[in-house]
This record gives sequence, structure tokens and C-alpha cells, in this order.
Amino acid sequence: MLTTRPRGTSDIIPGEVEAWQYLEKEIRRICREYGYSEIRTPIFEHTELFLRGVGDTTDIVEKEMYTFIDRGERSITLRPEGTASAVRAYLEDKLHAGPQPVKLYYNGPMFRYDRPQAGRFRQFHQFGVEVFGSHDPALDAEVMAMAMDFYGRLGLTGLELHINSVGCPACRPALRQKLQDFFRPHLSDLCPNCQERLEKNPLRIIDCKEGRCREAGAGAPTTFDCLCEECSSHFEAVKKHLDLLSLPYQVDYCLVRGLDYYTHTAFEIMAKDIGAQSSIGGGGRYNKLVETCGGPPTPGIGYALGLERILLAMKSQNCLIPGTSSLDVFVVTAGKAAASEAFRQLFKIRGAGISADKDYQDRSLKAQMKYAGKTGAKFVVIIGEEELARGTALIRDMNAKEQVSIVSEKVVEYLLNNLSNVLSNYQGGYKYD
RNA sequence: GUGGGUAUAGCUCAGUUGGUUAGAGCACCAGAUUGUGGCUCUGGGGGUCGUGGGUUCGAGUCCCAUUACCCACCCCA
Repeated sequence: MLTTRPRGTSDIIPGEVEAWQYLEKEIRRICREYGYSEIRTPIFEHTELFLRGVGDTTDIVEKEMYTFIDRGERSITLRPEGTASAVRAYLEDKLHAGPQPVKLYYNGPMFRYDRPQAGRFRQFHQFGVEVFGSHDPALDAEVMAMAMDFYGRLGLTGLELHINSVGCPACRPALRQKLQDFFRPHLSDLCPNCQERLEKNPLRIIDCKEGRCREAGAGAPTTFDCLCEECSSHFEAVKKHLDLLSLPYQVDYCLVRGLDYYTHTAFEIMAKDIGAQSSIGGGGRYNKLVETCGGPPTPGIGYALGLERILLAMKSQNCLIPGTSSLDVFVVTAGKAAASEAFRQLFKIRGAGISADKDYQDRSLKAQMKYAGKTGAKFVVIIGEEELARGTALIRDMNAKEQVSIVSEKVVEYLLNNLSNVLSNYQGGYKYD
């Protein structure tokens, strides 16, 4: 083999792609129901969009971006997440000029230079939504409920919704100060990462998973201690709306997500059965991001779900996942003269919306039958010398192991009649429930 | 970026203290009185033992390096 796929990427091959198509179909369905429209943005952007949008002290920007200089000497980055592009498009395509809020969704590949492991890849796929133009805490709850609804539709259970408020520009400076005052005497007890975070981004220390940082952080101030009046009441309203929907959640005052743009609400959804990378989705409010990107003051909120991790969880929980789709009809021939007639018949069958195929390996009739069985074809149409002479075709029902002789002109009609229930299930996707 | 594990046929894996032509199951292909699938039986094709060095009379087996994959740290989806 000349070469292999780059590290941390994967091929989605027949037998697996059906699961992806199913997810894509469910994404389109739920987004339509919740009033979201799809947006497709470039897979690469100017690097500065992510520097400003995601935040230049984040791990994503500091060490995980695929950045390169293109032939026009521009610094280009393969998108590591979807929100920055959505904000850019919201401004550039003047969506802020229309009726608000603007509810968008995207679904596509993201790129981060991480060490691959279970549930973590360098090219991975996110489905996400973004809403621009509303401060309403009910929307925060809607967005979380939608994410949980999506998991539920796929059959996933036992997921945990963790929520927090990470404050706003009014109250965060006080929290930063309190945290720095608290941790500065214990600086040497912190992991090297957090020692740097103390000045750059002290909030992240309380969310650090290192044992020594957890110990050092015992009794440390949390977001809860410093929320301003507005943040606090917003958070209470969000919780109230989650309660209205009877949506279970856990408040986690140490939840600080790794993207700097969050204000107010932050949340994360965890799956326990997919390995160490248990975060299966997350999001939050970003009321300053549009401004940061050069737009008018505009509130926003969104989330992103990792499709690979969703599939991992679905496999782990034995959810129904569509497999390979099978053929409706296989055309078998015997003899050269019959092959021409069979080839024409094959196209007539396909023209009627029936999936059909034939042998292209010059196989014997017996081998063609064997192969037809493997394709899962429901019917086999046999055209040999005898049928050719009589102007008929044999149609064999593979499950019933019975076959009938049909006049050539009636073959399509016969198949349509006998496949009708199969075809109605097939239209537009796969049978999954 | 750090650590641990793995690498033999298309797939899952055997391969004894280094010793002749490297095996099995599954898969694939072909047959079982020549026009009929799944089961059974018989046969067949297919492997630079990840790659590059080294030790040795001799390396799939031991040593070093390298790459990839898996898992964990970290981070996040």
C-alpha cells in the first residue's frame, strides 16, 4: 500500500455509513421541528477568526489547531469547532438584518491535533446549533432540552446533564481575583498547566482534573460565590425552565468549559459508557462573542454534539443502528443471447425505482445465485435461453424459495406489486423503529 | 506533549528455550453428473511475519530505532 489515512482520521465504509446517514436524517428532522435552519460554512477559515473567537489562551488554539500558510501567504486554519464560523457568517451574510432570533444548525467535520484515543480523533464530526439575538433564559433551557431530546430519539439513556453559570463581564473579574488570591499561596501545589492558568485563565483551575489541583482547590471560591445579580437571576430562570420540562440536571459549580467565549450558562452532557472521553456534547451562552468578532452587541447560545461519541454510546447501549441496505432485485442470466435481454430488463427495473443489480464477474448461474443470496436480494429475475425463446422471465422469491414464470413485459409490474411494502419502507431512508 | 500495550493471510488469532517448505478458523474462488442461493463435503488462491538496522551458522521468535494502531494522562466532541 502506498500510504495510509492520516493519523486520527477514519474512513466511513459501507455498513457503517448507514448509521451516519441515519444520524444525519435525525438531525435534519429534529432541527426542522425546533425551528432551526442549516448553515454550511467553509471547513477552513482565516486563523484569526479562531484566535479571537475561541480565545487564544485555550488549549484548542494554543496546541490543537491545524494551521498552515496558503499559497497567497494567508494563515489558514482547519476549523476546530463550529461556533466561530457561525458567528462570522451571521455577520458577513447579514443575518442580523433579518428577524431575530436566528436559529442555525450545522453538521460536519472538525479538526484538532490531539493524540487519538477512544472517542477522540483528529478529524471528528459535530452537529451543533447556534441561536443569535435572544437573551431569554427559556432559550437556554430549550437548547439543552433539544440536545437531550436528540439523544433520547436515538435510544440513548443514562446521560447526565451538568450545568453551571460562568458569569459575565460584570462579575467575572471579581471571581478571577478571588481565585487568584485563593490559589496564589498554593501555586506550587498546582499542576504545571494550572500554574500558568493562574494569571491567564484562573477559572479553568477549578475545572482541572488533576488530583493535586482538586486537593488544592478544596474550599476554593466557585462561580456560585461571585455571580452578579443579573447572572444569578438568569441562572435561576434557566433552572426553572428545565424544571418546567422535568428535565433532570446536575448543577456543577466547577464546570468551566475550555472555550473562552462562554458567559452565563455553560453545560455539558456526559455518557458513562464510552471510555475516558465521556463528554458527548456541550455548549453554553456567549453574549459577547458577536461583539468580539466585530459585530453589534448580540447575545448568543449554542451547543455541539460529537457524532463519533454518539455512535460509541449507541453501540455500547445496543441501540438500534441501521446496517447495510440490501438489494431488492438481482438479475441472473444464462447464455450470451439472454445476457443482452437481461441487461435491458435490469434498467427497466431500476427505472421503476427498484434497486437492482447483476453479475459483472462472468459467474456461472449457480455462482450468480449464490452471490444474489449474499446481496440480500428479495427477488431474483432469471433470464436464460429458454426464457428468451419464450419471451418470459423467471422470478424467484428468495425467502419463500418459490419462483414463477412471467411475461417479459410484466416483470416490472410484478416486482412493484410484490415489493410495495418493502419500497414504502425504503423511501427516504431506513427502517429503524 | 507524556506514559503503557500491540503489530504474523482480506478478518480474528496460533506459532513451544531462536532451528527445515510459517499454521488454524472465518472470508473469498471453484467443484460435488454440466439451468438455481443459504447447510454439508472436497479442492484452490493468497503472507516482503509493520518498516529499517543489529546479534547469530541460523531471527516471526532476542536487541535497538522508527512508524502505525489501541488505551490512559491531558484536553474536549
